[in-house]
Amino acid sequence: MSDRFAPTGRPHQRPTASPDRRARRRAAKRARIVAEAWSLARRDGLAGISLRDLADRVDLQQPSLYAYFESKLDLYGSMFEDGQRQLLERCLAREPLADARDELVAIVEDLVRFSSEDVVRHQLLFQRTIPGFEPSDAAMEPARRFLELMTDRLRAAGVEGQSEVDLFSAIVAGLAHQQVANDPGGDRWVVLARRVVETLFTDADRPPPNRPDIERPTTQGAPQ
Amino acid sequence: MSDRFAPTGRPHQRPTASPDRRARRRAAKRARIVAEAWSLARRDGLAGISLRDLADRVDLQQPSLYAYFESKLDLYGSMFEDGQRQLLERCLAREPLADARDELVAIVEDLVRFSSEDVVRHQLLFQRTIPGFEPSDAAMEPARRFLELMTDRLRAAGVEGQSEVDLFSAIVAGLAHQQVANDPGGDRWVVLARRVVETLFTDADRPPPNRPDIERPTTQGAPQ
DNA sequence: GTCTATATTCGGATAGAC
DNA sequence: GTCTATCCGAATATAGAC
Repeated sequence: MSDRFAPTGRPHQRPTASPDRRARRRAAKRARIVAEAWSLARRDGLAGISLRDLADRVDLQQPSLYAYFESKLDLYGSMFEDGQRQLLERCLAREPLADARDELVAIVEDLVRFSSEDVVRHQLLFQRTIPGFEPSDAAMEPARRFLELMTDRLRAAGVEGQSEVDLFSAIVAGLAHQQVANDPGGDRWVVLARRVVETLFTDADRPPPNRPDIERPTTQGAPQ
Repeated sequence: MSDRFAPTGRPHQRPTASPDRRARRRAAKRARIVAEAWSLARRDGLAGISLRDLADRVDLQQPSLYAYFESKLDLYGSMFEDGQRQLLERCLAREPLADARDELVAIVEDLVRFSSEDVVRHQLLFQRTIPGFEPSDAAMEPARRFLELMTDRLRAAGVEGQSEVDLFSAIVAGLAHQQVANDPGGDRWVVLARRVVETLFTDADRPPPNRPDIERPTTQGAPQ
């Protein structure tokens, strides 16, 4: 028997942590769990996350995760909200550009880059691959705010009407998807994204911007 | 004891099935298994296919499936090839249109419709959802042929160069993806697909086709 | 080729003490 | 909130008889 547990004079009773301090610790741990879940998802696939592995990474036993999440689907819900918030914050962090069209291009670039950085994040946010997973209303909140932001920028650039907005979303989603599939981490599709915005979704009367680094589409004998 | 097994005069020995007859029966069973696998995937999700359930549906015991497929990933491989072949055959079945642009539009419509008809098929063919699954070279063969066909049609319509072809693929994929997500089975995005082809990927000198049912894009105050 | 029986592993989730 | 212990079910895959 060692004396490691011998009485020391200091009583057992820790100074009771204030309720909000406890809440902050809890929130921090939740955040850490979600972050490790992303990391695991990148390794094993989104559906391949194991709660045992996850618990290991955050120094918990597997059942203890249930103190933070009601179920595995609930964990996906938190990851979804986290991912949507990352996207929203990235767009808000940038200094908005004065010119409406430039700003629209910038936001599309943000989105395409965002998607290409992390394939599984893209999958959870924009593809429905987890059977039974449906984001809760709360988890959808940052997604709604992003959509709102996008709609505003489109309107400012002269794109209005549901049909136009839908078409725009579809094309941007396609670019993001291709970027993810073909050139993750690359810049190639970002350039194409800009071209699409400039050709298809801006006022035809407006003179084309003078950007020598971007080819104008010709549809005839395009180089390379 | 019934007399169901009483000797009948006809000897046990069945006329030995010819080797190719046996091969045909085997191929037919494989096809049936794949078909039921699609059906199960639609119900439970692509990753949710259970070999037990699948075996039930084709009147086999679960281990017997291993007489037809080496593993579950191998089954996904067969499904992938099957799906790609369906797409290819649909495009080849149609009478090709004389006008190159019309033909290009038609093939895009084929693809978007194809994707929207079956979400999980779209997922297996065009999204990478199953961890560890990579289509074999053999399974990729119909996919290669489809790409070839598409490249031909694009060239005929005056779209050339890797950059143009990539952009086209991205946009079509985006349309397909949106159709799947927002309006499965509907025709809405097929219409938009046509519009994209006509705006972005055809010779600007060519007069626009006279199709009163399709709005020309205005980017200003589009209705609805 | 099909079966029965079983190996093996792993999954998510719960009970209850502390 | 965290632990230990455990439940229960399901999964893919293999062995070996017929």
